[in-house]
Amino acid sequence: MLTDLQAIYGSLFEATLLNEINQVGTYRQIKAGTEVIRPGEYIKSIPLLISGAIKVLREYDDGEELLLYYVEQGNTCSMSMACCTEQKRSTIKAIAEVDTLLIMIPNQKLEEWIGKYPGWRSFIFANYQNRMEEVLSSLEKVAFERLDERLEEYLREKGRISGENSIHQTHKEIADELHSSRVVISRLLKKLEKMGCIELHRNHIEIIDL
Amino acid sequence: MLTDLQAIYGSLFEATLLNEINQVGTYRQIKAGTEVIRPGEYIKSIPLLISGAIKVLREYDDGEELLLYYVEQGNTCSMSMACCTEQKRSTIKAIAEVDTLLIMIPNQKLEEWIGKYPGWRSFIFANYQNRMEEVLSSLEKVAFERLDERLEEYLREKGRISGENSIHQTHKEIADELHSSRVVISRLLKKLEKMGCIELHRNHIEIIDL
DNA sequence: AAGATAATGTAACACAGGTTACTGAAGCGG
DNA sequence: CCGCTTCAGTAACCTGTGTTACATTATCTT
Repeated sequence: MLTDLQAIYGSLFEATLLNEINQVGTYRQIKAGTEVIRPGEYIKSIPLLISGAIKVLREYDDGEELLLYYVEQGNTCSMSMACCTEQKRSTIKAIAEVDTLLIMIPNQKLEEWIGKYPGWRSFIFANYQNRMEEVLSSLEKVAFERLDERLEEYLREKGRISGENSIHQTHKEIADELHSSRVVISRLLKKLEKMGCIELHRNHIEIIDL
Repeated sequence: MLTDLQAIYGSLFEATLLNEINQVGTYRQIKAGTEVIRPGEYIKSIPLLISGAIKVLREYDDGEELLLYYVEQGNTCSMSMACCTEQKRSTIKAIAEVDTLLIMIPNQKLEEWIGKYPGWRSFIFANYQNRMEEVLSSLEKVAFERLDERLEEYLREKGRISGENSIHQTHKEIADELHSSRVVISRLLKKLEKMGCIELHRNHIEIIDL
């Protein structure tokens, strides 16, 4: 475990910090599809990703949702951090997109290390910055791009993160994450299929040339 | 000046920090409409707002723009912070919405104080969190709300920030910030006027009952 | 294998909002 | 005062996307 940690965070963190993480952190192996954070929960620790990916989305009263960003290897979830430091309830939902290995760092260490380790400090800040950029980029996509473009990007991103050319999602699930409706997504997917970019099957989509 | 500082930041910051701020910070008085940050610039200091308000928006190659959030009294601009700590070029434009008084804090102090003053640390984190929430809220508005609702909120917000019931903007300017077109905004404003919510004049809009 | 259920395909329609084009009105400079 | 520029009003039209409704197909149950 420590070797994994070193491989990914070795260049960012001080050696003593790596040791501390290894001691106080809790390793967790998470199966694809598992909910990691539910909206309304208090968060008492933040995750450092070793491998895999976690998708972060917002959910609304009416069952609507919207995909915000993915947290991948070498990153942590800024929304969790924010909730941690502010002692607030989570406003987001986090789900493992693929099988994921991570280390949970308890709340008080997060704060303690900021004063203690410059490497940790930079990491935390850089992460905030990255998340902000990603949310801004989501904002731009929703504001400027048409649904067919967003759908294409969505498919590419899913493919990249899962590391395969096959996307195991129903049209309804895609529609929800893009905040659209099933019929519309089916329509656009069909168009992509006719253009030879993808192949449609029940419960999965093959990426041919996107 | 120190009294202003104390009034606004006294409850957040340590007394010694307040003194340091007063010594190393540069006070700047900014006229409404002045550009504070231009996209592409390097940022070497962050602003602490004493009074007034600064609007932060993104600009794109094609001249398009999108309003992100306002920074008001007792806050700082997270995008600046992010740019500071990462030594990156600014990706945003910041314009004084009204006459504004602020203190610029140089880059290296920002970092130094994070290790030194817990009050500063909390402030910086809380600010990040707030900005993130605001960008998320913008995202939700763009994704879920119709333009007429967004326009109403825009007018209310402008009124609140300027402290008057009169908004001195052309329909074109409003359209740009909401990322829409002049004709559409004129149409919707007319609708609001007919409903008795506002009064339209050349170059300004009176809020009657919003 | 029959029936149930969930996923997908497709057509017809509704509507918000963007576009184009033209008009008139307000304000400014000479 | 005249002409120019900017701002605002309005109509006609187009397109992307959401909605409703129904048909079809794949998969699972029993």
